[in-house]
Amino acid sequence: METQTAQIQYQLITSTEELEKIVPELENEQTLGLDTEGNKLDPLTSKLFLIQIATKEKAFVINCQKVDLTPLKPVLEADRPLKIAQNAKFDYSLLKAQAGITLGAVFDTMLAERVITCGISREISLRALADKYLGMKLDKTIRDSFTDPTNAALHGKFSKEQLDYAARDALILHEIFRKQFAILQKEELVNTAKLEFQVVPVVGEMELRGSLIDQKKWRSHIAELIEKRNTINTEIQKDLRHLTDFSQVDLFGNESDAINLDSPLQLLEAFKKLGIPLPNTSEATLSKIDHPLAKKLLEYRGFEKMITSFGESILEKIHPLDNRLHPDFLQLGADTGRFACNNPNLQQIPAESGFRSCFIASPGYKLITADYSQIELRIMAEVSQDPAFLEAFNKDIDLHTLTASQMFRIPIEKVDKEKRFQAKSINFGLMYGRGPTSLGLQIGLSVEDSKKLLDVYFSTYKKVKRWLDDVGRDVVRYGYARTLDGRKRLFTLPERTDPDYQKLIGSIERAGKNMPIQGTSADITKYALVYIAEKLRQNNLDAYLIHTVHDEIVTEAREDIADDVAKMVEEQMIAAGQKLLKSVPVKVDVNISSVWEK
DNA sequence: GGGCCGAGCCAC
DNA sequence: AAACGTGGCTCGGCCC
Repeated sequence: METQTAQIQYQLITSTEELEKIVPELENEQTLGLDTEGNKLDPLTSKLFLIQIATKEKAFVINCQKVDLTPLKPVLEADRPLKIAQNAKFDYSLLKAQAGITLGAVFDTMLAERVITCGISREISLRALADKYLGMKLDKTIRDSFTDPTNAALHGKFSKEQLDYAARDALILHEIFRKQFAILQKEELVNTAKLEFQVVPVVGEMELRGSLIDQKKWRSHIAELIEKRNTINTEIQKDLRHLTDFSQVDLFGNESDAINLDSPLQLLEAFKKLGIPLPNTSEATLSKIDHPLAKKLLEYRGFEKMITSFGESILEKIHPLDNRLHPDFLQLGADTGRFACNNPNLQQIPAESGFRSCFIASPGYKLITADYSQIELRIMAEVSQDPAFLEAFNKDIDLHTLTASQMFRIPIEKVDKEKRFQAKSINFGLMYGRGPTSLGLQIGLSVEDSKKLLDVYFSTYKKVKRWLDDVGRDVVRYGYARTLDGRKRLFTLPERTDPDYQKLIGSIERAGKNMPIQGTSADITKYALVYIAEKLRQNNLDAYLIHTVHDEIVTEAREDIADDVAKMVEEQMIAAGQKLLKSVPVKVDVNISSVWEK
């Protein structure tokens, strides 16, 4: 450990001439370790301090404030050599925003580790990888010195510790890559890793472009909701006043709320005083009891959620530089392979109620919102090869109506809303491993009747049942499940002696059955993002991917080419779907508008 | 005052 | 009350 710094071989590059001299050497390599240092996490405003490039033998630390980076551009942008980086999205964005370099061909050690250990570990920091693969204990404390505003690095001056640290992070990547790649091959995960690496620049671009939001419209929508929430709050407080011995009055003589409606504890207390003891204040509990307070409370909560989660807090994230939102897309956020998103999470913006229409196209542009039609059920048809499912999609018959008709043995024309709803509930519930209890609850049947209905369903769709049973059995036997593209999710199987054994197994079976469905959908969306980005680049189109929500992709395109881009997006999404789905057609719904809407 | 966790609820 | 999969955000409440 103490000899760590002594072993670091690197050359500091402080002039363009020096840089020009080393470029041919870099171009001859198969792989390069790559890292960058800046003073902020935000690529739009961070300074680019250093680019560290390592061959297997030595590192070059380039002082970006003293060097013209032009000679370096080709080697970083080319398909070869392969650039190994930890969290390559960060380097991609920083290089793009601050140096105009479009990083090409990456192997991301962080994503590789996510792919390898998906489901059983989230230890993907460089520190963790160095420990795991090299038995090396990294000291990352020096990193903080780069973000220190008094740092001399702002003037192009770096301490030996800073340079050692920077060089080391690039040097160790080769050995981590070598070991990870061997695992990826052995586990047949090269395919998945490659897809993830191709998604990196797409996500980088998506974040850099960001989304435009109509602040005035957003605020007026929130104001309406606040008004409604306050009205209900006042009502509830009035209803409950008799429960408290005194009303609380603050220094200014204002009455404060007698109870905090956001506190489950206080609510339980209030219900108790009303003679209604409750186990909890969940939506399920409150919706069952017939009391005006419960009703009003649920209404209050709806507004409260909208206001706190989607109100001013989202506007606070607007970037001052371009007035746009630049969320953090986590391309491997979920263990199924799905994206997650934060700061802010644009994947949970309420679908209705006037929120989404506040997301607008830039002046002179249009938003193209494209989403896969029933992609998860199509995947279910593909993996199960159930003839009835396949037929529905191949003949373009409404699946839920067909299901109802077959289950209840009535002609398609005789299927009413209720029966279609019941069939739809089962179709969707299957993918989540839903049981008769919760199913019955949703469609208004007793547990027994709901059980019977499931029996009828499975006797009609025998291959669906067989597929679900097979996956459930295999995930518990082997400890993993895969998507159609080979993506793997591992499960930690409980000990037989575990008191919760059955419960845990049940949960793993459900998650295991869901993985091939949800995960294949994620694979497809990722291929689509890659395909679309490639077309945009090839044709140098004035159009940009800005958002994705699991089975949906939003593109911002200049008005005069929006129709063509929309057509291309649809084609590429379908192509991505048909890459994995061979027995069912893939359908995509596309909408062109000045706002985000389906 | 920050970290952590559960409850509750938004998305697909 | 309850066996419906994947996430993130906000809050209250508890801890140090």
